[in-house]
Amino acid sequence: MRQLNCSMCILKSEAARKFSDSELSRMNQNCVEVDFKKNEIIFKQNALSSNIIYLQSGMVKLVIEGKQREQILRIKKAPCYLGLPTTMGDKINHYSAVAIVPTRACFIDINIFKELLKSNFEFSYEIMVELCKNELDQFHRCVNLVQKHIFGRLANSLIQFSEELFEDDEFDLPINRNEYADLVCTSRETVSRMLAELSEEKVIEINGKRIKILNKEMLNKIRENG
Amino acid sequence: MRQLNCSMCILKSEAARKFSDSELSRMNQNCVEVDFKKNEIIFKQNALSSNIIYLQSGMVKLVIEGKQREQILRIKKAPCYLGLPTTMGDKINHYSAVAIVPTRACFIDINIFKELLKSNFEFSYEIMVELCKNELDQFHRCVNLVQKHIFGRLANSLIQFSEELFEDDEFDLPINRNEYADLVCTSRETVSRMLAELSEEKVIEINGKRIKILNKEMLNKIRENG
DNA sequence: GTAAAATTGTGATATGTATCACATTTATTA
DNA sequence: TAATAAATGTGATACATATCACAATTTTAC
Repeated sequence: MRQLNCSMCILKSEAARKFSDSELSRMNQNCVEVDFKKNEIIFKQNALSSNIIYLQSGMVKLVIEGKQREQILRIKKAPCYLGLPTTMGDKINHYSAVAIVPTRACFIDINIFKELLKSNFEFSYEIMVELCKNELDQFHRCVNLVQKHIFGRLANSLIQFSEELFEDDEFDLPINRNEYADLVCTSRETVSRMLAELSEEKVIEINGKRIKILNKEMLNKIRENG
Repeated sequence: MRQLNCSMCILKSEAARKFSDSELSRMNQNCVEVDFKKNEIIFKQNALSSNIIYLQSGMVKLVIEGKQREQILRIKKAPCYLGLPTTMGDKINHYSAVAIVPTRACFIDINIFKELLKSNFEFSYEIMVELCKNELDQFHRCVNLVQKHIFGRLANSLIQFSEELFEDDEFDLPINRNEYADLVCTSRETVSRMLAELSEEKVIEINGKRIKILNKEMLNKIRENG
């Protein structure tokens, strides 16, 4: 456990810029920083949840164990908070968080976090707004999963990887085909087939985990109509 | 617009019990009460959102327009808040709220609501916890919709109507078969067929919109394994 | 109370996607 | 570098559920 300097780190977090020096030093003393390798678990479903996690760098999948299969609720990339709903909403985690690339995270005790919320309304209001946005997001994600056929869901996820997560037309998928199936709620085989078909149609180019988007308009159409 | 007395009403809201007299009177002066008939719209998707709504009595469906069909995100019954995520998370409503039984609601201006959050940490923390719980709930709802076959989803919704909304083994469905299809994300015809089958199996008894649960263990099994 | 409209039920058919089986490729470990 | 394990691709088949078509019933409106 190294000596932390939250004032350096906090700059990345919109909400936490509003802290006073004393709040920052309180945080410095109650924060631990941990590095995770790919596939390491940051927190686990059904375990006691007593920390809010601030992702400094990396990327994480939030996974929930369904009766039949795992489901990836969403993929989040740093900087962001993890575990707000699962830590504030219950004593037990309702889902797991797993690193899908090398990831650095800070653990903040929920009681300290609550103190910070209490002492700084700007901060707590921003957290509230973030919670609200997440819920809206989640509504749309659910409609997308339920109402679209797999082509549409796949196109949607490809666009999200490209625009939201990697901000590039070309990227390495941080998950395998099985996990991809858990993300778009289908089977591994179907993911393979559909990706192959998109590749045949020259919409994307595939090389193992490397993906390049060739025809974005087409992909958008598929997302809308799929 | 009648003279309001929030102190009477507020007793139903866990979070708002913590208000001081001055906070309450501020609320009295900035609150309007409206009655809605069945099928009347309380707020509409894509309209500007500038109010938090407190449901005094009644029942409401939250609906989002998908590309292909409408989807009922959830059914909420009084007492509860409506529009927290859609009003705090964006300027525009991401979904509509429609009364499915006669309903009475208070409209609170978002700026007044924000003042109350600021002046009373207990209140704002409880709102935060509620937002978190909603999000967890929404995760489970989504997994349920995506991973279960229609029998399981139907069984699940029947149990929710019975246990969470009406707290009775026998109740009148406040929605028609089409809306029921939007709720469990299937077609009207399939809802008809499946309900008929559950009735044949003596799991439920149907009489138009009146439903009686005859075999709850069976229904629970179908929910788990479906 | 009758006509019109809306809601609901039910058979036949079509189809998207899961599942199974197995081959092939890629990654991991000794 | 060989041996083993993990990940991926692809055909054949099965099946849950959507869709279409139309009849029957219930509700609404005049």
